[in-house]
Amino acid sequence: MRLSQILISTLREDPADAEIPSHKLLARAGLVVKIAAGVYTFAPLMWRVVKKFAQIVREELDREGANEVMLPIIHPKELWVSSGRWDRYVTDGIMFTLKDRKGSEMCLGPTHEEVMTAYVNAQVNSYKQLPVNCYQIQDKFRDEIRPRFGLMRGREFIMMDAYSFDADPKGLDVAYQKMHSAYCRIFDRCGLQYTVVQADSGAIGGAGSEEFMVIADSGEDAILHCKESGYAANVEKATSRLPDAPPGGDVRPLSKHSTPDVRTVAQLEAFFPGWVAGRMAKTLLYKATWKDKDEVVAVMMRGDLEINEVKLVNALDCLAVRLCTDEEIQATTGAETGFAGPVGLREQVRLLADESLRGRTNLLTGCNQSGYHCLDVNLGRDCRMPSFHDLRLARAGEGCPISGKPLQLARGIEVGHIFKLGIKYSKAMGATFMDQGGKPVPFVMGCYGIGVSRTPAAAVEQSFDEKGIVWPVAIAPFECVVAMLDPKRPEQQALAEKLYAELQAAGVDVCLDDRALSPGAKFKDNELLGFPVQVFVGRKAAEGGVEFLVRKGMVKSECAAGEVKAKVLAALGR
RNA sequence: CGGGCCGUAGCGCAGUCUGGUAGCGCGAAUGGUUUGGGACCAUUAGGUCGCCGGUUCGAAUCCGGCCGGCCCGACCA
Repeated sequence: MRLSQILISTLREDPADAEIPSHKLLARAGLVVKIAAGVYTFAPLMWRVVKKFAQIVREELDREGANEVMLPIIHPKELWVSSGRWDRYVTDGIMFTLKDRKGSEMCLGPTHEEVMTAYVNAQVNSYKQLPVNCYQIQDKFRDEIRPRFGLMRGREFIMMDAYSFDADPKGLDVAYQKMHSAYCRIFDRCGLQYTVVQADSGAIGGAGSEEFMVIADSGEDAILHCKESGYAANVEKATSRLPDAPPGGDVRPLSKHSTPDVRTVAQLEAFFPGWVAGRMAKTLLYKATWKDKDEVVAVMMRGDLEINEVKLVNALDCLAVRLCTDEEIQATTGAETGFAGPVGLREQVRLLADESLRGRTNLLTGCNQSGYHCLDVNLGRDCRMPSFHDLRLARAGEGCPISGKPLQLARGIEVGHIFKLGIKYSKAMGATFMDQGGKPVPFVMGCYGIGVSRTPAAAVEQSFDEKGIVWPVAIAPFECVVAMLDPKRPEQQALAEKLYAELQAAGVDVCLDDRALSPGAKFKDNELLGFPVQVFVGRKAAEGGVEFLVRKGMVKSECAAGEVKAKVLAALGR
């Protein structure tokens, strides 16, 4: 390919609306162009990147026996009603919906469990046809609350989504493991530095769930990990060894104390010398939302620890939680914010507590009376016994659950997610096959996603310098560029053409920069665009000399034209 | 949806406080000179200052409403 024939428009300045490096660089290189918030055009060179990545995904999935299909973008409402997700997605506003000329409601697919399940259900009738794994690479549409960071969180984006169908959970385990290895090969081939972390399976449900995270400062997810044991988990899911707290000692009688204007754990520590946070139990009130109701619940946590709201949602099996407002707290407890507690809490209010409080004696808590706290509270004696759950937010520095070594915090970009769905969708949608006994049984499903437009952005986030993008070889728009610095000089043109042809013949994905730009502009442009290997044919062309640049690390050298092929192949690792 | 900020030429911005002929840099076009780090000179094109309404002799500028965008938060198969 000749760059003179490709639409390339680089910018000298960063676009005003870009924040993180990958967004700035992709926009400045003219690789992506925004058309609306979270909606982008992919320029020719960027489309080559996406296609290369998609091809890697295909090759590795096909190797595991998955089938590529193409599903519709437009889905009928009925399909989503059948899985029970229409109302939720519409209420959350995440789904783009539309009506056809007859007034029938449709949506633009935000994900494809329904369509794929319906498809496979129609085709597969017998256990003899299982297992099946189908995937597609296609645009997805989500009306994100806040699109941001360019391709990282768009409203239209490209995703690979795969769905496995098995006869039983054992089959699912096999399918899941195959996808796990395929994913590792995919991200390895792209040269990405990534971590596989345990993840919350969230609203989609199911047993196991792991996320593939590209480590980057701009990542939207927080990860806790331990080098020693290899433990790694999304903070939403992570656990740690419970930090020590002083024992409460033998059970003592309850006492109530005036604590005017003392509302927080820190203030209580100052007010009651000797009562450290670890001996307190704070009580937070949450408004929890279920499909059919809202309810205020009280959640107790040891004073020195924090609540993980994702775990709380899971414990309550609700759709969402949020902290109560001051008014709601007043209405529920009869006291101002800062004095809620288990003692004297109305019977109707459900009471949960973190495992860290199990068996603890002589706690300091609120008692639902403004200006008062209680000392030596004992759960079950002075108040109801709460139901205990793991509700604690694991924090960096706390002990790894496996090795006990301090957990490290990192930020990650989620580029892949694999789930064991089980029979959640197949059961809801009545998607079944005949088992050996001739009885209809729901498919045991897994679902697997890779952010196909997000991953290249994540690659840039992990690989750039002050000059621009440094593409990994596997997904670079071209592996190599041969640039003639002055196309008007016949000897430069001839030599560049010769090298270009030679590299093409050697199987290198090479382009020829024959654009009518000044040498300086050409250097800058190619550095910004980030081709891994760059060959410049300039003033030494007459003597058969060229310059050679390995973009990663900006390693420059000169060599004779005859050595170019060998040097390029070596730089590309062949 | 809450908090903060921004919409002026293709891009980046000044001008808005204090109302009075719409500017700068980059980019684009034409001609010429150039060709090793985003070249130089000359000429040119390009804007109903986001939209609607109000105040005023007069509005990019003041007031009100709406739309769009960015950041923080909540949210996120």
